[in-house]
Amino acid sequence: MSENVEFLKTNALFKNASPQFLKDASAAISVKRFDKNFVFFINSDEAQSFYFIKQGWVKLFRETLDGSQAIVDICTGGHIFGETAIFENNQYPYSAEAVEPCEIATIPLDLLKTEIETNNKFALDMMGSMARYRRQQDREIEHRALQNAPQRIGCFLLRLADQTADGGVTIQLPYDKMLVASRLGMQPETFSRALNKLKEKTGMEIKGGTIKLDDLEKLTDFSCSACSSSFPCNDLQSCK
Amino acid sequence: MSENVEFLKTNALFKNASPQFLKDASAAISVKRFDKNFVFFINSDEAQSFYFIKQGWVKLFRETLDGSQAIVDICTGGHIFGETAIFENNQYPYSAEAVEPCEIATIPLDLLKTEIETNNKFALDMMGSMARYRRQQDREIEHRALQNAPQRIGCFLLRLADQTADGGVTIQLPYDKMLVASRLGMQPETFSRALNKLKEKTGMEIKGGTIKLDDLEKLTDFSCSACSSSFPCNDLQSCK
DNA sequence: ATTGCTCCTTGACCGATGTCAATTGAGTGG
DNA sequence: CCACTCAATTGACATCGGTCAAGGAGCAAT
Repeated sequence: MSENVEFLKTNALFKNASPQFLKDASAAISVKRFDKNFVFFINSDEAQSFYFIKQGWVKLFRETLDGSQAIVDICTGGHIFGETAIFENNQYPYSAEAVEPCEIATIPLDLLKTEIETNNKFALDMMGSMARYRRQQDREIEHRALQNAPQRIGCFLLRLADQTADGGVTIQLPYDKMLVASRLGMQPETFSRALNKLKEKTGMEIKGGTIKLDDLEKLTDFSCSACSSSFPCNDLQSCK
Repeated sequence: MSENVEFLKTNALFKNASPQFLKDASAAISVKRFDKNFVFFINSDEAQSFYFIKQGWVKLFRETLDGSQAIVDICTGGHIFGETAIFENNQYPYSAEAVEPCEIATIPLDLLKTEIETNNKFALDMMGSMARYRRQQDREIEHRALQNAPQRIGCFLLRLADQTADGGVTIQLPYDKMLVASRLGMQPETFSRALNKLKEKTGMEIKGGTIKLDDLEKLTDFSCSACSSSFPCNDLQSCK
């Protein structure tokens, strides 16, 4: 039995994957649906597989001794997670949990490891992917140091906004406000208040998870002054 | 004329460097002393070279439109910087400045690029290095979200502490307190006050940049409770 | 010793965010 | 339709960290 693995190509990382890798993956891959709150693995688990998201959202996080949770990333369709265990003595460096029902492909890490070791083009792509992630993390640190809560939310929204429309823009939050809050490193209460402040400043309309704004520039003026990249930011990727 | 490039081997990244790379590097490398405050390059400069630190400290940072500065990293002997430009369309993703007199080797980026593309072992080491950096960044984000100022300082000190001694420990700050503060994402005033609080809590003795502590455990108890890794942290690297 | 410099510390104050508690609102299952 | 649950909001308050301003400490040059 073998699965069609064409969907892997939706992630640029796999554009130079070798026929052998695709063949092996096709034989070894398992594609399944998972319920909300399903835990794929927890921090420091022994790693056998990495995961490719076909559908849905997955949160990556770590927990401290005293019970708090830090979000590492929140990923969706086309992204992979758990692959970094290759470089971490085969232990996952974070925990992973479905935040809504999702469809996930499970792939043996060994295949990825072999591909990296034998296919130089693939290795280069992998490095590119890691570099992109690094840029993202660097900016994340910068934002948390220099932007206040409303600005961070503004920046987050800008990444979601469809820039094609130069008139009004409609932004749809991809998941719970609670989750957006922790993604941005703030409490839900702070998020709620900060979003209100942002509304005052930019005249946006908020209804549930849907946000309408007629002048995108008001938002960039407000958020991007405390950032070292100028809008439009050239790296809109999440996860890898 | 050719330089001895053996010193590169002090960075694990170069342990599998090809003879050809070392030979080319030897011919193309330039080793020089730079004064404090020398600027190697600024964010988004066109990149020709990467840099290897033989001696001294270098800060990597980015600046926002409104003039604030975010420290990306602070590196010292054995570390390289500027190499990520390879993956950033040949533009440096941050600025770099000497924070004290240093001795730096300048090496053409092309050599590194060629080596990555042709020497698979080297590529793997490079990925390992990038992964290590990623882990560090992830934890940095976590710390800024979950630890308060005194805890962050404590964690920083623990990384500097020589664990061999199980009796008293002496820790020497590697550079100015002002710089430590910005490295930890806080104001100098906050740093000063937070260090005092840490002193109260753990009974450490502070004289200038030298800190003495007879019981390391007091420090770990205080700092590591708000962290997801347990002491001793397994990744004490800065930069790469 | 004096001057001037920079780093560092301290105090007073304020704004931003976290915390705790109460309330509202939306969605679900009976 | 009602009860239940959980997300989201709001208010009151505490805490933390940032800001501004004023010393003090260390150090180099004179």
